[in-house]
Amino acid sequence: MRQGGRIKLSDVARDAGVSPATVSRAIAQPHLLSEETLAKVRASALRLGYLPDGAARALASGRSMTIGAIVPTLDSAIFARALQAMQSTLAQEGFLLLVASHEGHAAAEAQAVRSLLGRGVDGLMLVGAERPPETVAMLKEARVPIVLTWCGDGNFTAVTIDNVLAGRLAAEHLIGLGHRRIGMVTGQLRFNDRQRARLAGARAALAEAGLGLPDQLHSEQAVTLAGGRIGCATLLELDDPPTALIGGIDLLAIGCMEEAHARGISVPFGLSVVGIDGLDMSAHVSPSLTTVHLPIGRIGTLAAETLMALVAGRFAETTMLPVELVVRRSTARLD
Amino acid sequence: MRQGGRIKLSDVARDAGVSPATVSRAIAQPHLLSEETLAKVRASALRLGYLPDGAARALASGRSMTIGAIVPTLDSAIFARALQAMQSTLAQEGFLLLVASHEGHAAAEAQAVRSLLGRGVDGLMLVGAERPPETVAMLKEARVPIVLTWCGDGNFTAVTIDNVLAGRLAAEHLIGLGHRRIGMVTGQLRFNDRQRARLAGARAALAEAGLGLPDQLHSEQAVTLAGGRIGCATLLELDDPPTALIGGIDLLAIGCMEEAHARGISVPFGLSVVGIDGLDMSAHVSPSLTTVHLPIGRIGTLAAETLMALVAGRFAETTMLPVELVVRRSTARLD
DNA sequence: AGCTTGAATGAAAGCGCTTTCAATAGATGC
DNA sequence: GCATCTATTGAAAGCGCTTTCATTCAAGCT
Repeated sequence: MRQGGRIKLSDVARDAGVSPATVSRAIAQPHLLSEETLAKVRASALRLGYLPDGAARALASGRSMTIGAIVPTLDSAIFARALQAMQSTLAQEGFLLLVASHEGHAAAEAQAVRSLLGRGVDGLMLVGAERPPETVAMLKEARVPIVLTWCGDGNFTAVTIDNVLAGRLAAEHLIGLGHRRIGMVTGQLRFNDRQRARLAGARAALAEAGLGLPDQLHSEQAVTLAGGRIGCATLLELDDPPTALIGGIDLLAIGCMEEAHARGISVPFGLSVVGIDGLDMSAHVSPSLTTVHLPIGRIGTLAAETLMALVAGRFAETTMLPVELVVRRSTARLD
Repeated sequence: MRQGGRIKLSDVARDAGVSPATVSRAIAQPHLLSEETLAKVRASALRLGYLPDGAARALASGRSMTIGAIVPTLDSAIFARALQAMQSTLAQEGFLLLVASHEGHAAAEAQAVRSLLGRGVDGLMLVGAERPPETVAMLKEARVPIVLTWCGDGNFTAVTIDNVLAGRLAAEHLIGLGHRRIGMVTGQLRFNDRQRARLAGARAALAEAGLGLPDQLHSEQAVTLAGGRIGCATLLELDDPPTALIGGIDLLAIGCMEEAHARGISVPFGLSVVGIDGLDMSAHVSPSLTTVHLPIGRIGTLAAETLMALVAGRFAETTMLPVELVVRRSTARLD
């Protein structure tokens, strides 16, 4: 029950003295019209303040010019940046972003997928490749392109980074500095393949160096500063505490530094800390955080571009973006 | 041109042996059906994997179950948090969030308004009350509820905070600590009534104390850490530098502290710094930042609730949320 | 001149759903 | 016992747009 009064396509058509079909073409395929007609239609549309009805266009054309994105949370510097990059890339082509978050719950993600698919998004971006088979099935049956980000798998096109390598780089940096007891604080491992991969990468590097990362040197925490503090405290209170810590994300690493600080332990001289992410903030904390920099904005931009290419029927393949260790002041050679 | 194969309402109807109208009711107004029919329809829908077409529903019913939000950028702890709160509140009632950002450009905002309204959002959230008259006109003509956030005006329902008071509280705190030369670093004032209001609040408080905030003690910068550093540097290099600084947002205040640190000036003993926002981060920087805490998550939640109430035809009025000074370690009495 | 071709436009059939409006059938009231 | 309700269901008319398919007309060829 649209309220009366809204100008519709047929009003413009009448005003311009052409058929509705012509007005429709003026909007979507202007090259099909003569300049004269086009000008006439545009003038009418402008004068009447015509705004096409998206629902009707979507229904008639099967395209909604809308891309869906489902992330764990918007309230995170990382996902916020990726979404901002996506949004602005999409906007250039007239697409809009429909967002949903699942806050770490697989069921909420499934619900979001259903919702977004039902809303007729033209493409869908998700984070990570791990999800229940029912959700995967739903995505596979979807008649729209799906793009995974951060982690991919064989099932869908993806824009990924090498999380295993990220973990490895962090660990190798510390090993190279002479550390022998290295701990790691990660976020929840469940329903988070990014964190698992980073842990696995660190483990592998440590194992190759003959060191290993026993379970007691790994602490799984909420991905907040407070989580980092708790994780750090847990590991520092071991009988034989680590001399260096890896944070599964920068936020955790920063929490670790804070806890060390609170305990009067110097970073980097009493404890080396390295993060993974490369948040802006990390360059600005004190001491500045050594971290494995991930091209977060690029993930968003590329995800958007990939999705738009796929929507347009063009080809697009899975991409893996490079990660890079950025050495700053939070790590030092073990004396 | 929907690809073939997707199950539609009429398929379910046929399968369940009822009319399409009945299936439609089973989805939207189940109380109108007998339990028996309802069960039959639900079983068919489930078995066939029926997913209603959002565009068609929107077109037929005039409701899209979608709320639009236009923020300056998603890539900001503040707006990200507000949007996350909105999103999760909306999701509880089955609404989805369509987001757009304007990155400080009024024209981009107008474009976003047009886009979102065209997409048939059921309601629209915007930040601040300042915008070109054409945009305001477009919003007033819109047949959907509009809710402003952070700052409001008489034209639309709003969920606001007292930005003037926030500026005032920051200034009064510093005045109370004996500071006499107080500077302020704000973000761009143009197309940002929040920053202007905070500056005005600080100015008023300073004026009342007989101090004033001359233009040279105000620096307008990009809202980034780097902006904060530059602003701080600018003010500290004055012949008669301030002994205390107010950051228009926490990020700027943190940038100020960093710059002071880099110059070997102690915060708070060589320079007091107070922010406005109450970011999580601010409690965790060193020294922890004294700031005027704003209930950002609450803004998002309330904006969502207000919008949903209005969409449902219920009454909702403009709200002003309280702000509160949180004293931490970045401010000290002037010796 | 007669025919083909291409460009520009219009007519009309939906896209998949919601929602009056009617119809039917028991149930209720006097 | 008959009119009046009330609860269920169905029929059918769109919602506002896109998109074949046809049509028209003028230009280009032989």
